[in-house]
Amino acid sequence: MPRPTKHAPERGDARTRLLEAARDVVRTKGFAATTVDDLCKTAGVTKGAFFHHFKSKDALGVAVAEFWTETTSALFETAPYHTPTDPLDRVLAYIGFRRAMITDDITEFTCLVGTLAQEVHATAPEIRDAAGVSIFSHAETLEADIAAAVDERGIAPTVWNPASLARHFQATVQGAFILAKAGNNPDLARETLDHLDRYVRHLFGVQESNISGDLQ
Amino acid sequence: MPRPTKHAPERGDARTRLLEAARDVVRTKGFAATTVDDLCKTAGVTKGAFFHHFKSKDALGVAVAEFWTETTSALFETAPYHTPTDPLDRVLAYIGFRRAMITDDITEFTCLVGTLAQEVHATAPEIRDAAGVSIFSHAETLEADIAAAVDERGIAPTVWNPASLARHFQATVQGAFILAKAGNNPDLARETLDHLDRYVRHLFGVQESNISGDLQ
DNA sequence: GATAAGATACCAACCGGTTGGTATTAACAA
DNA sequence: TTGTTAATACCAACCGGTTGGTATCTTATC
Repeated sequence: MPRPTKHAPERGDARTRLLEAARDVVRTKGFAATTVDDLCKTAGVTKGAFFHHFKSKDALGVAVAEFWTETTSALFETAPYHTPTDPLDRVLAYIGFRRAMITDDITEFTCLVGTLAQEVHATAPEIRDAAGVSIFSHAETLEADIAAAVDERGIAPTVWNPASLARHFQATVQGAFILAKAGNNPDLARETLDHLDRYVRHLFGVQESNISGDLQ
Repeated sequence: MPRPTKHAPERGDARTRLLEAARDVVRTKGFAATTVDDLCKTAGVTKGAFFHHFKSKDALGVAVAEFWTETTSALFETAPYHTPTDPLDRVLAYIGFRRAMITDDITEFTCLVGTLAQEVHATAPEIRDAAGVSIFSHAETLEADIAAAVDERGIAPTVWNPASLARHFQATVQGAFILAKAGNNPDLARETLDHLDRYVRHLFGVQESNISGDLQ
């Protein structure tokens, strides 16, 4: 076990602490309104540490988007929605999982990279692209289950395809977050996920059901 | 006819010019990254004029959200999607209208108040609420057509209702914008509106169709 | 002792906002 | 018609605090 120093925040974790601070503060205030001093104060480090690990504020923006990609992909990989043997059940369980993640605290369940993409799409292409990778690589993890469900159910989608539907999932989730923020009410996010659930059941020709009982 | 002064920007329109500047610049850079000087330069007025018309930058934020509400409601009121006599056709034509508004320039077709709501939801409640009014009052204009379509088609929605579906429309549109920004590609927005079209046709039990031909 | 990690002190530019003033217009009285 | 008053609209210069970023130094680790 590494011998801790006398200082409360241990040496070597300043970068991670700054990324966690950025994740939380940016989701609350947005990227532009978040100052470097904000992040240093939240992380409990000084400016010298910040610019030692990130060459600029924009570089931190890219890094925190990549950090988000790593942490969320780990979260979704180990999430229980993968357990059903029926691929369509996994797809529906994904929606249930996203729905179950919605809590009372809006900043807690909303998406960092969605916020980033919207804010910097025209001014910081590197941050925007890092956010784009996060969203679209996550969408790709859904494609396999959707494609398997298409195969297993023997349906033949014409105008849509698994990749398109996976992206539509992400759009719906992002839109759900915006309505929750605009109305300051998480129920608005749940409501739109219920419509998504209904749409998917239609595409695969299964009965509607009250989804609030079988989350995950 | 009022005699124009010697100055190029005529007297009395500074407020409108500032609101138009805010609409354009905020959609590009976001609210926090937009400086008062930015707006003054774009509008061709001085800071004195700015603070004569708006008591603070936040007050401008509220005013530009209200300005957006006024201009967009005027746009949608006179839009051609109201012409079909069948209410469901009007609902589908609304989606087609939204789809037809998507151009190559992302900042041009995306939604100011969606951007505002996401950025300031936790830090500027007054701006957030003004953005919320804009989104939800627009959703309400859809409710009548959706309800009329429900009546006319004799369907009996149980878990969803016209108000909920109208909000889902807005969530889907907002989500479409975020994906277009994240992927820097307007096609991503069109794609998700096609899924919405398909969902609505399902809810009302009508055949799918290639919607790209009958926009508006 | 070399290198990475972090602290301290500092800076020039920029930010939202204020100040004190001027130009224009409308209302009204003489 | 002219003069007065008041209110609105706008301008140029300025202010103090904040911003992202840097230079320099100290400390820990291999």
